Amino acid sequence: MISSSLEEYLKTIYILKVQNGNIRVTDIAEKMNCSKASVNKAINNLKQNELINYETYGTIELTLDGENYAKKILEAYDILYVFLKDVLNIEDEKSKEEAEKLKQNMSDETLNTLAKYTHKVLGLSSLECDYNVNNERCRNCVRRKR
Amino acid sequence: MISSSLEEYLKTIYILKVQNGNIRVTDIAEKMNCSKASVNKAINNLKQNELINYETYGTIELTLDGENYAKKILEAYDILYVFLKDVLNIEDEKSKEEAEKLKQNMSDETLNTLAKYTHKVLGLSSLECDYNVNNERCRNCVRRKR
DNA sequence: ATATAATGTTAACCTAAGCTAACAAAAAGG
DNA sequence: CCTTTTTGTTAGCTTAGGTTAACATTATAT
Repeated sequence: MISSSLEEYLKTIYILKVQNGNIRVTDIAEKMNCSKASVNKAINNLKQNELINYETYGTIELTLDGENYAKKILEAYDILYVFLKDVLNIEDEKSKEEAEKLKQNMSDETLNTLAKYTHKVLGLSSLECDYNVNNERCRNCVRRKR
Repeated sequence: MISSSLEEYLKTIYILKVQNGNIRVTDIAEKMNCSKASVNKAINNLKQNELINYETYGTIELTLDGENYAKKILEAYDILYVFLKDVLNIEDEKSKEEAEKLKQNMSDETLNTLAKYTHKVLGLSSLECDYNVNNERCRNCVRRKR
């Protein structure tokens, strides 16, 4: 388990990597609105946690663990975003913002329950979906109505 | 606005005061599982924010602002607790635990929306309840089904 | 009434997270 | 190929939150 601050860095690294292929300290700093020094600290910390590979002045690569961790963080975000937007009908931008903050303090179990609930409410049969945060089943399903 | 850590102290002070009448540093430390030194720091900070009245070795009293602030924190907690327990059907203890953590990062607007949604789902006519976090209307209503 | 116990405060320290400013390394352009 | 610019790193500082240990004060009990 890493701090929610480090989770933010990890998530950003994953997203930038998917979007841009490779990725620099400066990119992360810009995206996260923080100093390069802070990013440097964070990536060294993530390295210690074996979530990324990094050598001084080298390239930033996610380890397998790091990638899985990042995916899980994004999964949590998705579940909350869809719930806020499509169940509570909260405005899109607000939903994004709020999902971001909320996912930090929510347990896997509750997220799971929320995901299932969201499915049911959005009209999907609960029988055909037994969504679980920790495996890949039904990842797209929760996004269907977006 | 105070930090979520300070909010926890304030909430605990309010609850202990309602429960026990008067209240000591030791009580707070016990309830929050932290050192008396930390409590001391926190109450001095709350004092600076004019949320409590306190003199060294004296009694701890909430100001009007402090009481209102504490009530608002509890309101948020209530909304989340009821949603988790009665809408998502999450187990009682877990709901409490989770509501505790979640309320820290949720905006007033979203809480409001969630409260209204909860009312509707629990079978209350949305017409007879336009619950709003920042005023007293319908405080009991959200608790009716507990 | 005073010794002892309980309670409250303070000082000194720790960690995480951020920052700026100075420096080092790498990349780009003439 | 060497200067300049961009990028990355490090050192030193700040703040918030917590800790322990030592000390001060207040309360209790004989």
